[in-house]
Amino acid sequence: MEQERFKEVLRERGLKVTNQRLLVLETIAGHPGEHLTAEEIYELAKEQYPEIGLATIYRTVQVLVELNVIDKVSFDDGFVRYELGSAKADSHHHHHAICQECGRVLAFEGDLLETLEQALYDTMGFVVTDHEVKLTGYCKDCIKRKGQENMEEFN
Amino acid sequence: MEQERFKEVLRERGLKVTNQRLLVLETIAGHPGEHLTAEEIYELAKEQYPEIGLATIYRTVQVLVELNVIDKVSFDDGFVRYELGSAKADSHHHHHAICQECGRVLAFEGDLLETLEQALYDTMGFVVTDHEVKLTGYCKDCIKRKGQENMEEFN
DNA sequence: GTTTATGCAAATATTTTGCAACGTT
DNA sequence: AACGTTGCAAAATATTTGCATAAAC
Repeated sequence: MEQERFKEVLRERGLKVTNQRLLVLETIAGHPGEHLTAEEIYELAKEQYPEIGLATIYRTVQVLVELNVIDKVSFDDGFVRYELGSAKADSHHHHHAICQECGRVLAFEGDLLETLEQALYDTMGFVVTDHEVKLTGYCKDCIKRKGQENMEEFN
Repeated sequence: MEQERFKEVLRERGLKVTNQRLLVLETIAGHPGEHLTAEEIYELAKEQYPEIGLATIYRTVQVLVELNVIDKVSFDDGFVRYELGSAKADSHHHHHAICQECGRVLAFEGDLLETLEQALYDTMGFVVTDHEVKLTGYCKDCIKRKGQENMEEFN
């Protein structure tokens, strides 16, 4: 089970297994594709464990990022967000398309970067361990809503 | 000249041409590839114009982002940064490789996303107007420094 | 029993806003 | 003259830290 693996990883590093840490991970894992902020994690976690503190959320997500269990992502909207890490098989090569009109974040899978990564190693000696692609544009609904007359704005 | 074009764009939108706005753009343009934070822009701008206020920097970068003259980028290190926009020919398809060891940000050019963008339009109707690729990994120097014995950490 | 983590409150850091004075049109 | 912009200070947000208590090992 996923949780057992996490406990192991904590112990390996001399970190303690606490209810708070398990709960934070469970909360993030329980909301796949949602890119939660610290505040959102806090609100959700409080439902299960009302005495938890916000500082614990911040400290815990730092640990989880450190352990490569979750990833930090930001969509430049002023919030730092967290999602299950790319080390987890099911979210490897998981990227984001952000609508500049409505702010909706669409997740998509894609695995088209291998050649790029190889070129980077060949030219600069940089070893890629993870990648994230952020695409900005307009989603279907916003295109429909804005209509044909404003399309020249689109670049 | 670049500056004249900017003044036009401001006037087109009914915004005023001020020394502060010109200076902020000039400051960002004068530091290509540096991804300045608001605070850094403030410090640099003060050298030219000591009475400028930090709030003006924040308000101006918002305007510049709005006008697509600069882009907001974040490397998940807690700072929001700005760089000349992708609308500018010379930085189109300009991406970032971030070393997780030393934090160095390498910029590179790449134009390998066309097929991905086409697929996104075909499957989800999403029109891409800009893209950013963030690669995380280890730069040449850090690989050398860490040596062979720690390589298993790399994933 | 020792060490690490938690919760709270206070401290920092970052960004936004209200408003009178000022600059641009 | 009208209106948008600036600078300052205050407010609002977001995140980190110190410390005594509590939990994990």
